[in-house]
Amino acid sequence: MKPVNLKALAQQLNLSIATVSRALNDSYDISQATKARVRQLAAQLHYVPNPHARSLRRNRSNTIGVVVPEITNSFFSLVLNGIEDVARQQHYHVLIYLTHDDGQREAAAVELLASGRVDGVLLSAAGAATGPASVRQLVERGIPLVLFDRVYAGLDVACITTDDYASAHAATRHLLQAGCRTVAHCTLAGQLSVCAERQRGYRAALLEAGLGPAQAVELATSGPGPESQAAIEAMLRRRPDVDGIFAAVESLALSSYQACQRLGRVIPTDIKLISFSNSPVLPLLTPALSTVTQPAFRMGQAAAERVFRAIATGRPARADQSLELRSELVDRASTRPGPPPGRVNDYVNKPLTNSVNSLVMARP
Amino acid sequence: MKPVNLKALAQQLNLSIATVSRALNDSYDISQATKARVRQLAAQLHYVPNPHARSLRRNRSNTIGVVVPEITNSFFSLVLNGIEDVARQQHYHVLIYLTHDDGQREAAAVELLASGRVDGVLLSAAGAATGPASVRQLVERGIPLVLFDRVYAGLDVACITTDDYASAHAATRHLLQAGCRTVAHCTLAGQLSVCAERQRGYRAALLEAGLGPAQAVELATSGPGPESQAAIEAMLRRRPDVDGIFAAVESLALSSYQACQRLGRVIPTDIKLISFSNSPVLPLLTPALSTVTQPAFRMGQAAAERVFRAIATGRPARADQSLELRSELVDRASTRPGPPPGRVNDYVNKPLTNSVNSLVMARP
DNA sequence: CTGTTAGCGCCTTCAG
DNA sequence: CTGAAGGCGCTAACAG
Repeated sequence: MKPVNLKALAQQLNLSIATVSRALNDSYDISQATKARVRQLAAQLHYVPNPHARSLRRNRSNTIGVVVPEITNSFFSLVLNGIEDVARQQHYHVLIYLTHDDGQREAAAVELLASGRVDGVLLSAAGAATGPASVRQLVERGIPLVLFDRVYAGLDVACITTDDYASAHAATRHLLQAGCRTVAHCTLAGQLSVCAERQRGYRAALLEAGLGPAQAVELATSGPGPESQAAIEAMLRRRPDVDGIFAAVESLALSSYQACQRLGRVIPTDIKLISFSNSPVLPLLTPALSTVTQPAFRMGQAAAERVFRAIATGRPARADQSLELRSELVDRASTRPGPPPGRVNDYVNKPLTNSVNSLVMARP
Repeated sequence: MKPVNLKALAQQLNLSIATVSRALNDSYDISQATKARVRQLAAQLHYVPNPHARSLRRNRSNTIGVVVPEITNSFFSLVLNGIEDVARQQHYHVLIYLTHDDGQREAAAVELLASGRVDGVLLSAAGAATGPASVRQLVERGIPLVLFDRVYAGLDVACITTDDYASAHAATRHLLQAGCRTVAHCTLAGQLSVCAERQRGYRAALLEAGLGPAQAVELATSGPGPESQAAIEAMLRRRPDVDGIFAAVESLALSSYQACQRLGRVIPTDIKLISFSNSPVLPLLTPALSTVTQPAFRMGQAAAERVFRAIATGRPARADQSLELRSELVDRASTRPGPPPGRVNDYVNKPLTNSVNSLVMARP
């Protein structure tokens, strides 16, 4: 299998390599006739330029790197859809690295990306203490970087985030207005920016309702799985007065559901529940889950646009290019005030987006 | 920001470029002393070899390409986890391309990958008629290729699949044994290998129960979304005798749930439901969904292993390296025989994996 | 043990 | 309008 490169084409056409190259790159000073000849043969032989040679020569890889904590997660997979959408239109390739919320893996990925392998990087932080230092490498090498959702502070870098504080505030207030007296907050242990913001929003909403730190019930667990479910169960046993849960991430909504079921606590009568989530399935649970839903796809697009602008202009995507998008609070049966109706599932069929029950909360 | 390359290191160390290169590559014939000196400076300056130059020279990119239909899909995202797991251990990078079940996009991705950008390709077919021809390009260029789950026939290429026929057969029989008289099959329109196999399994199970083609109720819709829900509703209205649904893909299970709810058909009393699915959430629905669950993570690992073996040996991963893994049929409330109990949710808390109710079906 | 040389495939001056 | 020549950064022969 002999390779199809410029030399091969040139020989078959009795032209020089340079001419063939220019013809294919649609250079000014090549006759239409030879352009056509060259292109015809190139197409026929399925010529594709060697990407590494081209990258080496032009010092541009037409590739971006994406570093995300997880991929089995509706939020991040939607973000990736948005990124891929823009990248494809820009004729860019997408390298993907998963950190599983492990700072070591994140650092390793960043190290690999700091070598000129990619023209830009999109990253959602694993939340390690060493994160900022490691990520700074990219900035120092002049590789455009945009952070999304889970960001690191103290870097002059564009961040695509959502209004976590306001949304968490609204979600907590929503529970209180639905009649909850004691609202617990379940979040992830660690240094994630989004969790810190959501916790702030939770506390602020409590304060506004005249509930001080002593009234707050906060539980930080580690990731999804049975441990967090057990932790929530323990919390509910310890604090039988808890009648509302605000979960900071999707996986904790699931654990909360399961914990309530095991303890025989009925949602929304005994306990009301709301959570950040982008899953299309959680609104189908019984009762349907009220959610704060982030504009994940658009976040991916926005982040990608920032990085491509930086690549095009040759200037880094600085903090002044940051963008904060609005999340949507969708009210469903899991936070319904008052006693549960006869049929618990009648909220289900209203679609997520244009739901009559969907109310976008204004900033507090 | 001047680049840190071999030349820069060589100048600072008063060595030749070649020596530095060999020192860093741990070549035999370099003194320990200079190796140490070189490495120390390299580490200090954060030297990382230019990947494109290296790829060009060694004709190896340390990158694999993955082409998948979707990423917002628990099956494919788990497969990707498996692939990434192996790739990281092999110090390989992962390029990802989404086809959204569009043959054009698949062909475009394959074209891009056929240029030597990657050392191997993992692909799950979009199911286009032009698919096999387009994919054959890779084989002809000598780029190792492994197909997984949704495969193309007629290629001498390793395929990682599951026992779709047997699982579909078992799922259908499961419905019949639970008391269903008229089992409908909902599947995706198109040429997907897995759907064809699952349909075959469905028909075979019907036949064994003495039900001929006239008794089959088959509905092929296009992808997720409201259209398929409407189609299922229409089917249920047209055929009020349908008392069981076997959904070939996860999204159709959701649509079926919603259709039943809108029509007031109670699961599992009026209609029993089973579906292929890897979602951790569907078992939490009310009633909990019975599923055929594929070993997605292991499929990703197996596919990646095949491609790396091919890369290492320089020989293509031929059809004789194919592997068929077993799926698991997990019985839950949505296929419970007899009338529904007082509390509908008591199956929920048994985890998916080591569930008492989980029965792995033998081949028929 | 180290240096010199050549070339991977492509693009881009500079000549003609 | 086309050809010749050099070099992107790295590795692998071949010398010394």
